[in-house]
Amino acid sequence: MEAGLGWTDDRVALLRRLWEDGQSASKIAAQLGGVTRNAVIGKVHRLGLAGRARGADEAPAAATPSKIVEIETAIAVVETQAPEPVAILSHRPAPEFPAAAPAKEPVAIPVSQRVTIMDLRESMCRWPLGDPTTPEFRFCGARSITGLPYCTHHAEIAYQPATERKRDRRVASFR
DNA sequence: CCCTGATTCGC
DNA sequence: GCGAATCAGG
Repeated sequence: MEAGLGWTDDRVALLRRLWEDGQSASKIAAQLGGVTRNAVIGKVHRLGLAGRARGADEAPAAATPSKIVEIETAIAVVETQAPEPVAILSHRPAPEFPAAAPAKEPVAIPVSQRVTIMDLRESMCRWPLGDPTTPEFRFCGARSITGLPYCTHHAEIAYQPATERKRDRRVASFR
């Protein structure tokens, strides 16, 4: 069963919270996953939430999300998509990934640019790092492979061939 | 070039 | 209802 995409009550609720919290459509889309910013904007309008920052003067404020929303969002994201990249793809052909990739570069983990959910962009690796219930929660943030949500390093972990995965190795813990 | 939301309109 | 394409702008 595919993850129930589409505007489920859950997703609409999250969309509402984030939009009202001042988040941009693209960031909300990135957090929801499976939708583009256009989809988010379209939905926002249909819900009648558009033109939030209206007034005598616009409030281009970067709108720093409340700590609560930030954490709740991180949790929601992990619960709906991050926890089982392996399981999700387990029944798919799995993209053309050289299971036995050519000699890897000396680079191991791109921990150098960890980012918070607020700075996560479409082109950034969404591999979760740390405990989503804490403010220290971050995402890998490295350059993701075009068309995929993870960087080369994490994609290897996420899209392991079923044969090499066995039943253990879980998600190799979020490191 | 990066980004923002708004609108249109075929599906 | 949905969202890609497009527009208009920062």
